[in-house]
Amino acid sequence: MTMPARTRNPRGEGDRLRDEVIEAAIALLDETNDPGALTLRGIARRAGISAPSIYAHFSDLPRLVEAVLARSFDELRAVVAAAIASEAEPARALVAAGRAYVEFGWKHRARYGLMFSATGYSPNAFESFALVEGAIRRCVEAGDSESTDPHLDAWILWAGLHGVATLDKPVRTDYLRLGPLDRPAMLVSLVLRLARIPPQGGRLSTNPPQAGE
Amino acid sequence: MTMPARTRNPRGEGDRLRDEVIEAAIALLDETNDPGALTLRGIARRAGISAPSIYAHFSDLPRLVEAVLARSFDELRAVVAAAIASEAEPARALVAAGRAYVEFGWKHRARYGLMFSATGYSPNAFESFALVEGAIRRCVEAGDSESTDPHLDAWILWAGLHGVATLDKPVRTDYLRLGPLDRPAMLVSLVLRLARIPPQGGRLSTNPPQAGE
DNA sequence: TGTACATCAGTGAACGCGCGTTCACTGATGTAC
DNA sequence: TGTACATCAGTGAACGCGCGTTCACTGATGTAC
Repeated sequence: MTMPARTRNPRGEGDRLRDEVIEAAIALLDETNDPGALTLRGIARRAGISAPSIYAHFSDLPRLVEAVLARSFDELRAVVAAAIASEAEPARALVAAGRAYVEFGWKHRARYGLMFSATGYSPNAFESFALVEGAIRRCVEAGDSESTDPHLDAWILWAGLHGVATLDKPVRTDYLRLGPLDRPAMLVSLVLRLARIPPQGGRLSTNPPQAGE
Repeated sequence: MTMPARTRNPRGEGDRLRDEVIEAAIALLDETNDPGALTLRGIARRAGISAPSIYAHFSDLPRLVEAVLARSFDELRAVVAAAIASEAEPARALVAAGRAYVEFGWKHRARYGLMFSATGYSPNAFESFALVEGAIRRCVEAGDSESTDPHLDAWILWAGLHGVATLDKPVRTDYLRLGPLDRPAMLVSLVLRLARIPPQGGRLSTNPPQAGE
């Protein structure tokens, strides 16, 4: 590092660096898609600071990773919440939530993987699950879903979404008769079936999801 | 290592060590459940040999890991095939396949995670998927499933199974109203819904899955 | 039957590397008098 | 207004470690004559 020493933060705003470090770690993960790239020295390089500077803000690497995951769960909750808010009709909102969820996983592969492979979940890990559960409940209230146990069904659906979200790689096409796997269509079917929203309601199947893949 | 030099393999059977190395790697993964534990030196230690000995059988670490994953996919295919063979009735066979699949994931957490996080899948990675697809087809033929596209539905189900399989950790119970999450029941619901096997058929719901958790 | 030798399944020491972490420091900036 | 000083946001060098990989070797064993 022959860098000419970064322009440092003014007095009293040293905490800015804390955010910069977390953002550097996230950028590193999202760009390399390699969880192994998440090293203290690598994060410091990416943030343009020296490695020891990190210790002013995080007592050690695991704490830094913890902060990265907490922020990531926040981000996930935010995109799911925005998707739900974007649709007035309950069943459409649920599908949008599912789509937002799995798209987060596809887009931030290594980060999403890390979020769910850590030994302990962040305190805010289940906020997006709670949003999905709420979306199912509104479907039941609107008569769109036949679920008799929205909480259990939210768990089942969440597991399914988690599966689709981690199905991130383009699967070898030669195995498929389908041409490239139509993941968006697959996702809609999965959400409707697991949330027990019968197709006869029909409101959703007439509007196919936007193309993907 | 003050080990008194391992009793070595007789002439012409040096390839035995190749298997021992793969088995040591698998044991290491399954016992630590830490993908980071899968190092060349660690595997050598576990196998009771010196690190350079590995190079007689694998040109480098990635090749060794490749061999471990190929063998793991074989194992997965075997347990799924055995589960299917254990049930005569198609719908029961499909549920058994799903159960065998996710139990493999729960039991061999780090290994299963590695199998699906590697940059390229093993050539035999989709053999267990093909078994699931076959099981769905037999359900359709027997009139148990309403699926009109067993191939696509196999993908959807496979994604769901993958999600449940990676839902390996005991989730924080305080969030649940259910007591410990009833994963086996959850699994049965997921399989039946995604494979489009209506509960009215009734043959399955009368025999609850064996207890778990 | 005896013996020289090639083969083969390994070993031990060493290398350079990137890692997390520690330590003593530096130098700009706001504050007290 | 000037100046001494404490504060604070960082830095650079160094540590010990485990890693993947290389290299020259060793010593038991089967084979050729």
